[in-house]
Amino acid sequence: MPISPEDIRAISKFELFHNSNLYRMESLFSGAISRELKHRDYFCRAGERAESFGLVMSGALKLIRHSPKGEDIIVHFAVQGDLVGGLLMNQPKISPFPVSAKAMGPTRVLAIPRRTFQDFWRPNADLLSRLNSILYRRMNNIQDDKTMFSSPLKARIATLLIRHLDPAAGDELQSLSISLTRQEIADALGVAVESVIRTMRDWVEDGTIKKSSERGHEFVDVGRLVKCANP
Amino acid sequence: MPISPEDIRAISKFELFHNSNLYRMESLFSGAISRELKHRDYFCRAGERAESFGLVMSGALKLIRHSPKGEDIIVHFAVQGDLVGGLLMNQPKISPFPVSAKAMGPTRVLAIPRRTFQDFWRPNADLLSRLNSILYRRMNNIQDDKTMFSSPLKARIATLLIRHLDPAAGDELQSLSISLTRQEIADALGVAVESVIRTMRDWVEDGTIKKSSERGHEFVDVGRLVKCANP
DNA sequence: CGCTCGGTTGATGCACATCAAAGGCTGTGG
DNA sequence: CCACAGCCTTTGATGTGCATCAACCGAGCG
Repeated sequence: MPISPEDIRAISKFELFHNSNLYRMESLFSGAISRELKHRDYFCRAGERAESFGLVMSGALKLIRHSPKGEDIIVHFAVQGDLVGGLLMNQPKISPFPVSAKAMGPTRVLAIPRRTFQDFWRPNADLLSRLNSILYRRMNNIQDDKTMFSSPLKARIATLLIRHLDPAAGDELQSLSISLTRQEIADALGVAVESVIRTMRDWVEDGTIKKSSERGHEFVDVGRLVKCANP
Repeated sequence: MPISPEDIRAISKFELFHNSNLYRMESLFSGAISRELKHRDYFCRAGERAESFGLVMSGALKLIRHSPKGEDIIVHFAVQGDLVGGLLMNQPKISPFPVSAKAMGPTRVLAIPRRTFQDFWRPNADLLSRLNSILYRRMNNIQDDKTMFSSPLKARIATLLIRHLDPAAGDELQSLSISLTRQEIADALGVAVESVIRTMRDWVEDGTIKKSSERGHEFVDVGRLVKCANP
């Protein structure tokens, strides 16, 4: 299905398009279609030709890289307003997606044709500049990960959680903007699930993490996490 | 010292500026100064205000992130034609460099003022688009690193070496585009020097690596390395 | 000439992986 | 509605790759 005026309004709130002219925005989404994904559906799979890219309208996607020997690792969690494969569109030739994008819970994504990027996004310096900023932040995050590589697992899990705190909340006890399974945390850090479980079990015991009534949802004590992250 | 017409000619060969109009290029470097760095000199230090960014004219820089507890890890090797801190200029405010950039041997870098980026680079969609491409590649590399995180050290060193093969050479026995010390390899992978030494000692013994007469220089057998990288 | 830097080796220990086994929760299809 | 499969979680026992520590060498350099 094609995109609606409400979509446009929602999009104009995203950082990438904030304060953009609405009338010019229409063109940025020409040919776009809205895709409803169910939990564990794929938006795209690594290796497929990248004919279009995605803008996450709601929900979240995990971007997964597959290693030759069957290990999957998560390189990014794409949430509302995030692009998937946006950088790829800039490449001179149609190239394969380097990652698979898998829905975490019900998720809606706008699929925008490569052509539209070439025609309307690429010539738009303002847009590219914002794209750069976002990319820069992602790069920074992943470099942080690399820097923490040799820190103890405890610290690495803590930084991961801190990064995904819900900006809405305020106090010491906050919740995450996306709910992550232990498996996903393990995959994001490239470690074994069991190890993640063991560290987080300790946190539940000492009160750093409190289980919520709502299943799968947890609150974290940010102050304590920060101490774990920078020992 | 200001930049010369020869510089402009050299620059126009870099991927970032290939096929650009020479007359417009002048403006892209207004206010730029050429800096000669000696081995181990810093182009910039993490935490300094980023008033300018760099274009590597010759030699190489290593970009180093410092972890709180004194560990340094190398996030990127910037070689001829690479930008240092280019993305930073795009940010709305002057921000601190997230990395230190240290010369590996004699190196020449053009320092270009932030102002010039804002005035001439930022509005240039074509340039930003190329910037994106480069960034995309860097991102891909670092994601690869992350994917290989849990592979045995042997495989990780092998991929690092393969990535820095000199594109000039052809056959099985190739040399690297920048010569890396064991220490640098260790820092780039976030592992201990001793571990790097032990694996590479084996490679020297079994002939995968041959020492060159020129000190510090080595040739690698690409075929064998590839086997190590994908076991 | 002493200093720093890169390289090297061996001994020891630990953090995390791996393997095995089992229980809960969800969705699906007979 | 129940059975079954798939996924996530959990715990315990066992193994190992790499870090750490300590010591030493050679080369370049001010």
